[in-house]
Amino acid sequence: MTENFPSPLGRPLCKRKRNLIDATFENDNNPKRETIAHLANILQLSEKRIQIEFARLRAKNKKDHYRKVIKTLNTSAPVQTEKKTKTPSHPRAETSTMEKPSSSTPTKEVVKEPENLIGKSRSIYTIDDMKILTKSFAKTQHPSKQRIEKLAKKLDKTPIQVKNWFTRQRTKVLKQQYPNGLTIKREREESPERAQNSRSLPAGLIKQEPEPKIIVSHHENDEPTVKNISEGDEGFYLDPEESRKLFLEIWKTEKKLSKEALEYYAKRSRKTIGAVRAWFYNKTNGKKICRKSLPADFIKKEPELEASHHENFVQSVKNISEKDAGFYLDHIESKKLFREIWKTEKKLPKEAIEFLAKRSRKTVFAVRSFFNDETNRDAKKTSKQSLPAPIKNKDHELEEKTFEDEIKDSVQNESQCEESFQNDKNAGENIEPSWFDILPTVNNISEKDAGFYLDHEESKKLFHETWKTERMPPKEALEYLSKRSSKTIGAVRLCFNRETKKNEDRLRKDKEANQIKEKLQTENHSDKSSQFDKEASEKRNPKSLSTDKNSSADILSSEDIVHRETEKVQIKRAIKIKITGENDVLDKVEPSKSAVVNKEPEKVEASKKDSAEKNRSITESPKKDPLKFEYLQEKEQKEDEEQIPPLEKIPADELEYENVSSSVKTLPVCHKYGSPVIDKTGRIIIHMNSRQLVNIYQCSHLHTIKL
DNA sequence: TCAATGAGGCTCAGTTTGTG
DNA sequence: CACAAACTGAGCCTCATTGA
Repeated sequence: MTENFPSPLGRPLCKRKRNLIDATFENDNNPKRETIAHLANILQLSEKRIQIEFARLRAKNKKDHYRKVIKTLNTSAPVQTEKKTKTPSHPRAETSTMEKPSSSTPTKEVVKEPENLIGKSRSIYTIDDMKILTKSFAKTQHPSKQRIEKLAKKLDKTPIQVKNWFTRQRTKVLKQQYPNGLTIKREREESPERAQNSRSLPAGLIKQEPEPKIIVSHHENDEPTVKNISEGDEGFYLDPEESRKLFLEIWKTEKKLSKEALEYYAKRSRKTIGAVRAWFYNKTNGKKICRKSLPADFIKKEPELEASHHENFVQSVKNISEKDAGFYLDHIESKKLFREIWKTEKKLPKEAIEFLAKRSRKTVFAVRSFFNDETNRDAKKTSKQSLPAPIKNKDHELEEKTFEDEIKDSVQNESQCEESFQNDKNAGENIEPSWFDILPTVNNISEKDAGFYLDHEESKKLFHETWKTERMPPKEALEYLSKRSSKTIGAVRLCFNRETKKNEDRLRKDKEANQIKEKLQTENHSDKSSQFDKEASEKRNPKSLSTDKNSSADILSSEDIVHRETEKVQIKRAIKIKITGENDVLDKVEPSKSAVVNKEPEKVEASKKDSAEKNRSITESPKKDPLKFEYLQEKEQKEDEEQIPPLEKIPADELEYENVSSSVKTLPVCHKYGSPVIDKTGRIIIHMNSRQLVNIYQCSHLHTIKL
């Protein structure tokens, strides 16, 4: 039958050709090119075909070898021998061998394989087997891999055999249903379960949206519990199948993940971030069909599509026939048209999508994904959620939920609500009431609410508001804030610490400024007061020489400080810079004077000159005013406390420069004008020539130096 | 973000061989 | 001879990855 024409790939060779090839293979299983060419010439086959035949035979040999190995290992298996030619693992390949004259291939003693080995000849299905298979077939015509394996194990057959049985069974059923030869493709369209279970669809088929009621969720038993899984836990790393399931669950609620979430899931699934992103992208937008796989009948859609008269279908599209000029649109035109349609119809019926796919020469998936995208984008615009959580945040507009899923979700939601309520209740019992009192705006927001997750700015505001009443919230509160802001607890704590430090700085500066002002008032009621006012205000805002005393200046300056502080590596404690004259005996330095860092040089000089006078007036004044006396006493006490103890010189290179702001490192004073010294209280003191004070003064940020 | 690509897997159609 | 079983190539799809 096949002897009269050259065999195409996939078709068996005739006996004569097969015999010749087999005989050649017996002598040399990997012949040279010349031999192949010679054979091709004799047999009137292509060289490629000959090569393939040899490759097949080699593979078969290998397979036989493995069988023998298995056989020797499987000593318990019943070994039956029979006089027969090679066992046909591939019937076509064995055609000639089976029937060829004994002269070309010597007959061999072939061992009959144990039942469960591959390549056995013709397995028989018992009635019991058939019962099991039929029952399974009734459940699903397209069993999953797991189910096939399970059945194979149960029936003591190979998974391939079971798979083949299902294939045949499907064919049989279809033939019974459509004796007149209706194409199988039509039938498969009506098999939603296949759409669920199978990874592929035949050519020319349009994938249907899953029917809500039929789908059997295979996620029933594997609830993703990402929430509490840490990297150290067992189960943190998932295999591909688990990862896919998890992704699918997440995708149901979140079509696009944040960077952090992507990183997290990439880690869990041991995949790259790009792979996870691509997975979500493809899942959302519908997989683009490879060019390779562009179905042949994709273009030649049935003309009946034109007859689609869905009432929602946009009028302008409806009456355009395929034969009209302008029926087929280019990319831009298609996009425009899609957008126009989308304005009136967010989700198109199947017919409309098909029609648009035709007009735009795109796939149905592409059109559908365009509409989904557009809708998602629109939803995002209106949504307040600025930083959505990847896992827990529910999107209530899910369209493809099955009835079962919906029930499951609702049950889950209820239990989650219950749980969170309980948690809140417990938290409320354990946490100081002051903390909950300070969250009047936050308190009632649940994780499920839109707006639960805050972006950076919103978080900052919330932190600030919270900080006003609570300098360092309890752990639970920190956790809550970290959740809302999608930051780490450490980050939240740092924010609060910073805020506190910032405040301390501000208070200290205010205090110092007030002291100066007070001094001025007590000592001189003369014209000098205005000068001190100026000084005080300058101290509060050294950068600005303006006399603006309002709070906005304060805020501005503190903002700057905070900004600069971010440059610093590790802030340990604040220090004061004392400026003394070159060769001054440090012990004699007047603390109140030296504490003023950014005093203008002239003023420093002036204050030095007037120091004696000032001291005199201070000691005199208490007698006149008891309140003032008390204040001055306190002040003196404080100053005594602040007396600089004997200094210990530390070479500049031994200073922990890593802990000092970069601006300090580059300061000339540190290196050029003498080594900085640290007193026992940790203050850094820099000796310098008063002339250099001008230079220092220009470095107005000095007062923010911290270790 | 998106197009392109390759690997791998599944189904179907078509074929031969084995069996009763 | 009819049917069952085994097998292959083609077509198609999913997935992961890369690079613009």
